[in-house]
Amino acid sequence: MEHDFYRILKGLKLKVTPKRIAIMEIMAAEKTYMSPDELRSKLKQRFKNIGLPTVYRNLEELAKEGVIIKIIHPDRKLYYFYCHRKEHHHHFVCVSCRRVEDITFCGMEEIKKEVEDGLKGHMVSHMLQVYGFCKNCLIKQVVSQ
Amino acid sequence: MEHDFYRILKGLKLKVTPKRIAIMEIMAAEKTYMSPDELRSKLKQRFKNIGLPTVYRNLEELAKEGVIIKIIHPDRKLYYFYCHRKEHHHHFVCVSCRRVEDITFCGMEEIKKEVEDGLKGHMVSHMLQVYGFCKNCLIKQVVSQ
DNA sequence: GTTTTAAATAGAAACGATTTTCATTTAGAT
DNA sequence: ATCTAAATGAAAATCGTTTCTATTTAAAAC
Repeated sequence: MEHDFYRILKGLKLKVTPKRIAIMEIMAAEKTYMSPDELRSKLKQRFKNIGLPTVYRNLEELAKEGVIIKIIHPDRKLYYFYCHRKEHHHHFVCVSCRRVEDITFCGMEEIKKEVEDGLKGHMVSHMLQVYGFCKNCLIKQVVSQ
Repeated sequence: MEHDFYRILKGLKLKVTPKRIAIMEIMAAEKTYMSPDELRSKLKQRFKNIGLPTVYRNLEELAKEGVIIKIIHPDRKLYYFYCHRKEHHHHFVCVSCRRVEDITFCGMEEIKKEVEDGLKGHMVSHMLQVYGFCKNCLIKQVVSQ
């Protein structure tokens, strides 16, 4: 696992620093999205002086390369999560526990068709975010009633 | 038209102030999304002391009621545009001129099915944003080459 | 039409997430 | 072991947005 991260950083021509490795480790192990500040709290256990700009810079670099995904939450803050899959897909975000799960289907072919045939425009990208309750949180809701 | 706005505000139990009417007029006439600050610039032509908090408050109130749509742009700033249609639909945003056009189709039924049957979760909402070049901007691109 | 009162507003100040600056440290090439 | 460009921490700056408070105004009550 450590070697994967090493290889990824080499591939991106980024220096292999202990902090970069730690950031990737923590992100990859976490199933929910994280704010830069939450990530820093976790990093502080290993590096007590780690600065927030370092966290922001690294998350942004990794996001630019698609190693992690940046999401812009309705609260307008940034969140990130590690992206294990490389194919095009979207995400389901649990509004309760913030767990992120993959969605395979995305009807973008039809929408692209509507944009290009109907509106005579050209679609270059899209962003889809699906919110709800995941399996675990549904169970908890039933139990707590 | 003025009477439509009057009726809408009455329906929302908001006081009918000249600034509210002006905000709705300007937003409804504009085919592109606008930042609060851009809207204030336009309002200043009529009300030279209008404050930015007033613009933010009014946009937020109207957005809460669905009269205008709030979008969270990838730049993390807020933008708004007037929503002429009331049925569920999504928007195509031209990345060049920022014109907003409606998209009728949205494959959410399939995605909802995937979330509920596949992930055993419960979907409560979604957000879809489609980016590209509109018809006019495609023409300009061709012309300028 | 006048009075009343609750909502709307302007202006100034506060807020807070993110970014920049700059001096210091460190990875990795020579 | 030395060198150089990249990475980092700390502090400060930035800037879109929100809060606070005193004043004004729409419109309900009289």
